[in-house]
Amino acid sequence: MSKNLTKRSEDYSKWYNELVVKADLAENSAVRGCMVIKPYGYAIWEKMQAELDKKFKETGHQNAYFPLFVPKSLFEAEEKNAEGFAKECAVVTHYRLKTDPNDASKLIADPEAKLEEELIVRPTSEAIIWNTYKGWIQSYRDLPILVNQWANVVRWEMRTRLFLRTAEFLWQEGHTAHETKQEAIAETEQMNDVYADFVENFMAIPVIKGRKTESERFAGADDTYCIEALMQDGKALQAGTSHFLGQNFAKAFDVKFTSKEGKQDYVWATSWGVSTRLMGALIMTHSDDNGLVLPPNLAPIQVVIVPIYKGQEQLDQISEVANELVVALRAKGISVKFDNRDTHRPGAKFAQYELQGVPLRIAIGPKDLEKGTVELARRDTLSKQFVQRDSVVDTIESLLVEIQDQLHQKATEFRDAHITEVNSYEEFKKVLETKGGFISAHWDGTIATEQKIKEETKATIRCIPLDAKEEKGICMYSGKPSLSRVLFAKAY
RNA sequence: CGGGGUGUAGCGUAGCCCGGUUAUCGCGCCGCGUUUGGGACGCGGAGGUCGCAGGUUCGAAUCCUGCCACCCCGACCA
Repeated sequence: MSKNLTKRSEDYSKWYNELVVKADLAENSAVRGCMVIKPYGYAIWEKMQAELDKKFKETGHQNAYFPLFVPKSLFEAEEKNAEGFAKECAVVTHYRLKTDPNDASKLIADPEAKLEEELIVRPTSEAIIWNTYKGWIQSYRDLPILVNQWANVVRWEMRTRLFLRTAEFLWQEGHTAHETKQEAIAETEQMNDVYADFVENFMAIPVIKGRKTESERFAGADDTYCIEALMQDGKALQAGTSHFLGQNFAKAFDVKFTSKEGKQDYVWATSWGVSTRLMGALIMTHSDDNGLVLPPNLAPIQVVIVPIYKGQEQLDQISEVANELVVALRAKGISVKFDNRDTHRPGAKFAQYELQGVPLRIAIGPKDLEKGTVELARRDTLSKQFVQRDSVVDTIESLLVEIQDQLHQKATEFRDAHITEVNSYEEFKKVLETKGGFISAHWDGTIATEQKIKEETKATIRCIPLDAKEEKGICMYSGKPSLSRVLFAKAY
């Protein structure tokens, strides 16, 4: 990695531009930190959406949609949730503009049109949804409610970072209501597994499933499950979360049901979400200095064909071969683009598709016409081979599977090589500074210790892994007893 | 909000300290021609409120004052 481009997320801008434009309207700071997602980038998001949506349906969920605005009084209802998000809420105070009496070219919020009750632009939808669920639930017969919403949310962060922490982002949020605690916990775990499966197998990003510590938990949750990934620069990224909300929201919004036994009880809740942050994870996991590297499963274009020719006659001959290939590949369900633009030279096209991360590239030139071959190049390894034209479709079909696997394998090897077990705080600090990555260490289970370590090193407990084995030890910081190791890391 | 830095064409920049012709260069863009197996070349061309507002001066991108915006570091966070 010549310039360590993959070591610093800010430097990804080189190819972010292929996917996204950071809103930069100098005079209009109001949209600072929001993003414009370009068609190519959005196509990736759509593929992610489609796959997730399929998994949600398979697990019995349905999509619905709730309002963008949350009346402040509703938002306040669940105290912890409100407190957790209060510092980053956009607030609507007026519903009309009028011409500025002092400057006819300007508009001002009409003081006459001040809202009685301010509206919060949703930072998350628990409040508005639970207020709605109240009207949907009377009996155990109304349960469970298994609903997902695809939406945008706004969190007015002090500091934004493209993809990872934009002021507005796209996501899905699942909100479910259950009769029993056990059922809700099972749902929470199930959805965390759905995320892990999707991120690993579709995005080729290895993740660690775990639970958050009390201080890292979602505001208003009793328990937060998560999947944690490791980026190439050694920092951890929370890729998805699934929350067991207990009866907190049911109590806050007075959502009770009558059980089979005729008793009134509060319902049990979960919520879970993944966002466009996953696209940041994708970039920071697989990219190299030439640009994006997309796993075939979510590449909008899986194969691109670039003709190399002199003159119209040669282009016609090559086009004939290329078009046959297009038909044959599409018949196999492979997405393919024949780039016959005459306005760009082959070298420029090669560079562009590398930047865009297209997994396979076919080049066809006069030499290939003679020999009956095509040149097939892999984006992930940057290797090239000549393939006989009659076997190229089969080769591509198996290569796409192979690339998907190898990307996952490569990322997993990197991740595993960056999980370090330490037994002393000195060792911990040293590894954190020199190597980065996840550090597996004993912790006494107290918020105080966690806080101190965070203050001193900026590392946080990413999760308590679900598969952590029981292992008695002593906390590396306090020396108090510990029952198992947890994973620390510097995180985005 | 604290600490540091930067604003000159779509992007990246020189010039600023030490004021003085028509504001520099590269990429990109447009036209014509030649090219085409890894980001083509030649010639011609378009594109600028030098962040904004004042001030000093015969004269300001350059000096002074105020403001604004953005970037990095901290607190916050998916």
